[in-house]
Amino acid sequence: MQERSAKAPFGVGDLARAGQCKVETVRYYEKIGLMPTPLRTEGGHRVYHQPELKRLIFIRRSRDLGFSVAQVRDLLQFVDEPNHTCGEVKALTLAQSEEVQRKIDDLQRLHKALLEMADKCKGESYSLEQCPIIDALYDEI
Amino acid sequence: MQERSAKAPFGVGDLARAGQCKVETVRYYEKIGLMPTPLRTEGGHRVYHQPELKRLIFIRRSRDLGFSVAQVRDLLQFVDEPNHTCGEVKALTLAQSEEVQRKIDDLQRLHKALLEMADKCKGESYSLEQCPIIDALYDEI
DNA sequence: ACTTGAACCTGTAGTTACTACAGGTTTTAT
DNA sequence: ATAAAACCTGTAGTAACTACAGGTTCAAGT
Repeated sequence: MQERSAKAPFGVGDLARAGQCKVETVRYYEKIGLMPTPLRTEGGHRVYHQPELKRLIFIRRSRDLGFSVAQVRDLLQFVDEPNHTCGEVKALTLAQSEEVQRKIDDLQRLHKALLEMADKCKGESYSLEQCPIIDALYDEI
Repeated sequence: MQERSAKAPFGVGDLARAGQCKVETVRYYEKIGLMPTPLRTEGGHRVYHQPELKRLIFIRRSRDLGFSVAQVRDLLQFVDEPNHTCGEVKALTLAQSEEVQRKIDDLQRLHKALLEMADKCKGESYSLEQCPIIDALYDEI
């Protein structure tokens, strides 16, 4: 572990720890092209610096928030390629935000349905003969 | 297709259609033990009746509500075994609704962030040197 | 009765996004 | 110098299906 200098290079273990993922995940991201192929030590160990960590954190944050790897790839494209206009970036961002809103709507409907089911259930009966949740899922056809 | 009598037995295709899934999915559910091994015709075709359809619909509904197959297995246990309380079922449903709420919260934070980023961007510049969106995505760590 | 086409069968492989080894090498710390 | 930790590659496993391939059976029309 490097403590002294934040700028010192580090290995894949430290990168993974800082990026909140497994070492294997970093290598997987490298294989599918989300992370760059890093420099190596003479012995073949991967060596990373601050920019790669920033990139990994960005990937992880996006993934945690439900973006697919393909979508993360699109977002990273804007970081990687200089020949995009700000307008393109804005359009993609707005498209993403709409998709996120759709997901939110879906989940909210789901949440409502779950709560309504739970609400009907007193939860005390020792018999499942008339459990409203089971009924809702199983009998209401 | 059987139209005349709702009680007549039917094949896996009709079952899948009625359960809103693919034939392969039914066979998959059979393989992993969510659906029972059905009777067969002399030629080996699967034969189903009303109870199996109800079970499949139950499974599909639960899956649509975001329950994992493992959770559906737990729920089906409540259907299959008589010695469970309604409270158990309710607890599982509430746990699921909390998880859905957490996902909603995450996505709402993301949505806000995306809109804020898009808002800062005039979207006209042909240079990405100072695009506020890229800055927010990549540099604000 | 016969034919044809839809529906069915089994089994394997592909999908997404990782995760878990196995079996070996390098680095680091004592 | 040696031992442990970290690393390497490569393959296989996970969830929850989905998509074939290559063959058999069923049902309807003639």
